[in-house]
Amino acid sequence: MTAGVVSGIPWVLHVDLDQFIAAVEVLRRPELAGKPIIVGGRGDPTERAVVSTASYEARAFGVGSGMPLRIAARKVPDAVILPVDQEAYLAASETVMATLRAQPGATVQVLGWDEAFVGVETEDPEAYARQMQAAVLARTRLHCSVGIGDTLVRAKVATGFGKPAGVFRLTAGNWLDVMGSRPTKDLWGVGSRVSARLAKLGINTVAELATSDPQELVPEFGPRMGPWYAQLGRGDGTSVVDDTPWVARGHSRETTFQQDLTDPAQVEDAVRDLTAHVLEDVVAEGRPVVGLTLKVRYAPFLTTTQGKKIPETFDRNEILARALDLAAGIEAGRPIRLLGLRADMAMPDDARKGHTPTRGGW
DNA sequence: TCTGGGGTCCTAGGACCC
DNA sequence: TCTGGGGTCCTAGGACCC
Repeated sequence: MTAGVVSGIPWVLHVDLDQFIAAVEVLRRPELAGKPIIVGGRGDPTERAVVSTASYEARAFGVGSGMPLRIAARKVPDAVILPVDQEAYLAASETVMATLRAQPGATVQVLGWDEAFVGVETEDPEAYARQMQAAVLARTRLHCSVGIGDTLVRAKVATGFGKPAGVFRLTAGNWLDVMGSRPTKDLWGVGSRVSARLAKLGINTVAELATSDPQELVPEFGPRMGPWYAQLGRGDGTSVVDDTPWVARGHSRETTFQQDLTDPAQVEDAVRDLTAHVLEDVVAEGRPVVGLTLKVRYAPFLTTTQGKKIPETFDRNEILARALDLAAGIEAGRPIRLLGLRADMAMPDDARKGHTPTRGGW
């Protein structure tokens, strides 16, 4: 190598903002710093809603994302409970992502409001990570943690060991030392259902999954997912950070009713409402609708879906008529807790097509 | 204790065609 | 009369993620 030319090694960095939503709320209300904060729904703990994010102070009481707001409020009697303000979080997120894109040599793949992969060639990924953290903090006053890896999966998992505000490196060299004895559920992409099915096969730890024969997982999980889980256990997979712009496959809206619906006329109104909202998002994309799916949650918690492909159309009346058709399949007289409508859109020819199982965003 | 709202992708099974 | 094999499309349902 020529002296003075730093070509560096390719690394994957995973950036994750710490308690992002709660932190954004503290920025505009500094007096909340250090208090247990719970953000969810309309900020009313008597309503049906769940927790979007809890501050570390609230998490100490056992509150976490996805928990019913009512329960969370009971666990932390003097919590500050705030409504979700998506626009504020989106604005903060865009500033964070712009800051990451401005880092030298960075390729940025956004995963959500508060997460991104950053691909970069460097001799010193820790120094690069610290510099990114400083840049994000200076620009937004938000703290983040950074995972460093030689694959996307290892970088993503590494971040958990860096929280809060730290940096952690996970590579093929230390993956099994760090992760081997942990339950498979700690892997990104393995939830409670899959970990239970793995346990049935005698696979409980990451090390056991890593050394399993991929073909033996095929009967249980299918030809793609089986081998993919084995690969996940090893932390292997792609190292390519892909900054291709996001193209949504569809848009959906859901409403949970504070009182269950029992009257067909209410259902029809709700479907008209959902259709109007979904169409706003679709029209903004400028791509025709090619399918509709109606989701119904009957009280207390049975969810069903029915979908239908439709000829490409932008026509509002056509789409509404088809949504109402789907709603005609709803069981009469059964109380309804939630209705959701999803519109699939025509994909542009050049859109990125997933070629590996990913599920959920990247 | 009682479960949001926005997404993505995989799998199984039936229908249909050659 | 009894009966193939392969492929594609579609729908419902499942699982996971932020």
